[in-house]
Amino acid sequence: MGKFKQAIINILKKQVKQEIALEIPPDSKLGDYAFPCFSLAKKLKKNPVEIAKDLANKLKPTPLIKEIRVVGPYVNFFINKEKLAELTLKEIFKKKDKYGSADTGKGKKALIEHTSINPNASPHVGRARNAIIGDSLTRLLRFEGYKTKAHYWVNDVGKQIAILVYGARNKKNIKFGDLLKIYVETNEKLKKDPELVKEIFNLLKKLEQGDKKAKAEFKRISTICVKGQMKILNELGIKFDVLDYESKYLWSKTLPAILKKLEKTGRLFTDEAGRKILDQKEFNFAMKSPVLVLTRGDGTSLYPLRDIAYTIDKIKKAPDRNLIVLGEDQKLYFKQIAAALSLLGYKAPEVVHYSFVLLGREAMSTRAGKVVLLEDLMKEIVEKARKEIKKRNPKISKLALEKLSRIIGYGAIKYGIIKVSPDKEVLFNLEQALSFEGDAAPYCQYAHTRIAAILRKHGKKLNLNVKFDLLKTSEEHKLIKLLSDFPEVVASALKNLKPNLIANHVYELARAFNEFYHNCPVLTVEKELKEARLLLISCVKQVLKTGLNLLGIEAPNRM
RNA sequence: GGGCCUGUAGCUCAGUCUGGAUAGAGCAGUACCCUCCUACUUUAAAUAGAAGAUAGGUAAAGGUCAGGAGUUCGAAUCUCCUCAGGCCCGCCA
Repeated sequence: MGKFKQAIINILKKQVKQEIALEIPPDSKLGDYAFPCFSLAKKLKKNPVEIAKDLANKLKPTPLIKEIRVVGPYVNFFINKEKLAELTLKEIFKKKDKYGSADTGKGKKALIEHTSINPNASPHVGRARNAIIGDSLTRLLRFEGYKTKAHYWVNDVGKQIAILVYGARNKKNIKFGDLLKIYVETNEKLKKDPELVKEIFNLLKKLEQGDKKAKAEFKRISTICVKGQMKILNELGIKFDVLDYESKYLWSKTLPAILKKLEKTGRLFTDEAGRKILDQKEFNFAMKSPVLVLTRGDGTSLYPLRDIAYTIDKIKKAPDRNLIVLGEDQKLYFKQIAAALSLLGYKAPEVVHYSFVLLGREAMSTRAGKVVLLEDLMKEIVEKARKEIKKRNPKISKLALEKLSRIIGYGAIKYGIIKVSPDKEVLFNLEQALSFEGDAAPYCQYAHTRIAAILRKHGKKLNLNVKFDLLKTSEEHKLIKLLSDFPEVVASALKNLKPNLIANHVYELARAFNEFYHNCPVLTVEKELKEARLLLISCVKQVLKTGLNLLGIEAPNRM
């Protein structure tokens, strides 16, 4: 599509001496591109309708531009659809699952940190938002050619895990599934008993001092946690390359080095209790007191300092592209870290913030035990998919049924979460999360299987040299246009860190295909048209698959 | 009190960055319909027959784009104010 746009800009440039901004008309019947004449009208002090008429008279069609038409104050362009079809379909056929990638990350390294759930319990569906967005961005980076590592930061230090360590004492054979209950219960006790709070902090202190027994206790619990969390995420198809442990930074030599460097900037001061504090007045943060406290009075590190050290390590590992996915609660905090990093001469990672998933009127809270666990939702949705498949296909083998119900169920979860723009808070609704209709993953997967079925039935190799001018229904044009737009969508999704753009586009494509499916039979028409349509739908299949895969969703051939 | 985000159909959302032609989808409800999918039947075989849907399609219906003001030839989109919800505002992580 880019070629055609450029061709239009080129011929317009000869007549109009200003920046040319083309638009897409609201209805394709009006044209493929439009040039509005309002800004010219102001300049020339003439009626825009007149200007459009004059302008159109001076423009001549070219091999890529078929027709130029005036519609009110717009000059509308119709591109050569046959040419578009040929160029697009041939390119998809040639590039296969690489179609859509501009390979902008070739030879570059990228690193993304996401999910990084506190190791205190089984993740709730709110956390899944982080994982699903992060995983999709990882896939996008890789698709664009970046050598990408997905990192997971294990917060195995701190009050949260200390609470769990305390609560799990004297209990043997603790399983991942027990932790949530232990965590919630211990938290309740904590509220009533101030002595207990002291004990928790004692425990933490011991760990930070390197006490062997404390270390072992923390290790035991965090291992159970991380393993349990990884199992769930892996089951969803979300995998990490590197786990980084916060505890490693407790005694890291880079911490004093960072403090020294900050001292040189003159912004670091020590308060009356001996705490090292970074003054951030210059950054105009909306805080009562714009500071970042980096150490305790006894010199031990606080989280922000360890986070800075960790982030610097990440930047060093992948200087080309660094991403992180964080909850909206971390917006201000992350700005503070970014400011500290800039003082140290580093550029902060590109960040995606997402809003919380609400349960009724409240945000989900592990602490209060008010959660819908991700693994429960997963089980439920797979069960529902299983029933649906059985209803349609009672003879399916057990193995195939299990695999397919996961592909469909997990696809539905991922799509449902990713299609919503990250800065929107979501009210969790089980019924809706379990829906397989309309704007949902199964709809897109279904379109893919329909094409697979037609191609299977056809059974023969596809012919690439078809008569592209036979593809002339509006359904076919719509499909071709959507296919040709795909690379731009991918580029925009990665540039703006918005994988939901891909979800929208895949859905549009599936919808356009279903319209086509009802109006344009493939196998029953005469040979030449059949060949052209077969080529078209195989390209649609490819792009549906690529798009779904970028969201971490599989595209089955049967369902 | 201050800052950031959100408010679009009964419900869930896209569109807002980069202002343009009648504001798009889905769900639920209404009225229809298809079959290259699925299982079944006939058959030498089928692109045959009859059947099925909360993963298909069409149509109608559903909107003060939270409210107000401003900028502009033109505002859901930009600016300001108000209202409502979410999140955040040193010594937790």
